Amino acid sequence: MSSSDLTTEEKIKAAAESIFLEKGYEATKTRDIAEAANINLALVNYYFRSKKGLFDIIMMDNLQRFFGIILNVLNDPNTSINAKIEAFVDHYIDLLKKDPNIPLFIFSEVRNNPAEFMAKMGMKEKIQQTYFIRQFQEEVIGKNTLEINPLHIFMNLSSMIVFPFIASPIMTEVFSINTVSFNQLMEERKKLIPQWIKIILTNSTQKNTETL
Amino acid sequence: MSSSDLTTEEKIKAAAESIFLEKGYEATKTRDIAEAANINLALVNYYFRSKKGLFDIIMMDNLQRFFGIILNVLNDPNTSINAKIEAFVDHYIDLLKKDPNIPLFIFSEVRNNPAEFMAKMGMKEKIQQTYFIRQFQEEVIGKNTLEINPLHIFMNLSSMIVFPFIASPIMTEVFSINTVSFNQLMEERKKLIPQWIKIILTNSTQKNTETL
DNA sequence: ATTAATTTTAAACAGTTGTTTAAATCATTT
DNA sequence: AAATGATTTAAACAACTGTTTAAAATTAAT
Repeated sequence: MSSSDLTTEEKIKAAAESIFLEKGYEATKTRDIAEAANINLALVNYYFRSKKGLFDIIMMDNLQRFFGIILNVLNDPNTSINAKIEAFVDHYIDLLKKDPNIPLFIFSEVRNNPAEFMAKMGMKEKIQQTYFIRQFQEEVIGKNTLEINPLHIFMNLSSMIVFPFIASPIMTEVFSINTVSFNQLMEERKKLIPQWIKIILTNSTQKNTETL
Repeated sequence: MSSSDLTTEEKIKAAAESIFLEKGYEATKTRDIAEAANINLALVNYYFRSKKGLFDIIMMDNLQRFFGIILNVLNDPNTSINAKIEAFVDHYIDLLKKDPNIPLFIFSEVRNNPAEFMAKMGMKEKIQQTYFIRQFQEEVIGKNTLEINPLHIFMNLSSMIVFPFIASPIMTEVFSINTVSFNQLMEERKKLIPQWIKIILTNSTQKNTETL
């Protein structure tokens, strides 16, 4: 057995994570977790006090994985903006190819109280104090005039990376492609998205000297 | 009362739609629907046979609204590709500003059996026989060489429109903006996204004569 | 080897959920 | 006004859900 080298606590957490990410909190039943983990129902509460307690741990893990990438990449003081964008795209597509359910899971479950979850992670402060923000100010906005709200750029970047994974069940169905070729498309996007962002940026900036 | 001019059947459907779209199928309880509609619990089953029956009606309505836009816009034989893209962006952002919950609702609930829902709508055939496909073949691919899979363009278009609405609860929290200024950003995107798509397209095409 | 602590189990509990029932109310028809 | 049909209601049902219990089995400590 491949699961026999895991402790029961780990088996429960692994099973729960798989089901929570696939079906969401409400649709996941404690008995489903117990069955998938191949353990007695009562052990879920024995090790994790409650379904909600187990869920919170898994949610925090995934929030960390999902938003940790942003912070790690954007806080590196030794890389250029272009390198940051490329790393951003690369890391995210790798993560989502491995765990495509993370975005829908997070956006679904966090929706109704985003403040609570983001506060618990300190996201707000961490992102706004990121090295990238200053760097973007200096290198892009400092030298030129960005004619659009910088949030548009961030929206485009995250949209073009994340959304295809959210829509993939429908897209693969409608366009008759399988998961393998979908993943190939996403692999291509690792190179394409940074290029697109770059031309969007150059198309939205004007040299300050020209406007003076 | 504003709800007194609705029949009880309409009151139930309206309440159910609101709650289903906000919380999803499993998290929505028949008693919540009854309370929100201000009617007796048993009337839900009296008018709609079952919770699932009520849900299916609402899901089909919203699939129709969400994907109907695509088909209507893309099947118009009297508009150029550029006009189609502009209409596509415009209609979608208007719809999602009004009902921002539709995408997360659809992608969450359809995920586990996309084939069933898409088949029930005949999406696959309808999209693939759309006038736009031929037009795109002739006007873009015919005259030039598109160096990337056309699906990338469609992904970019839909991503840049839809994803911000999915991520908006988190984005507004992290970037400390309110719903009004978020909607202003989306309004700006009506003009920006077609421009971005255009420069992405021209950047990914080569005149056939150049390659010969 | 015996005791103590930990882990696992089957069973039960109390609350919730979707649904049904049968009576009551209301509207319409005769 | 009486009768018929449609609608609404309160109550109950049975299945399900998260959780707890107390005993059994296993492991660790003495």
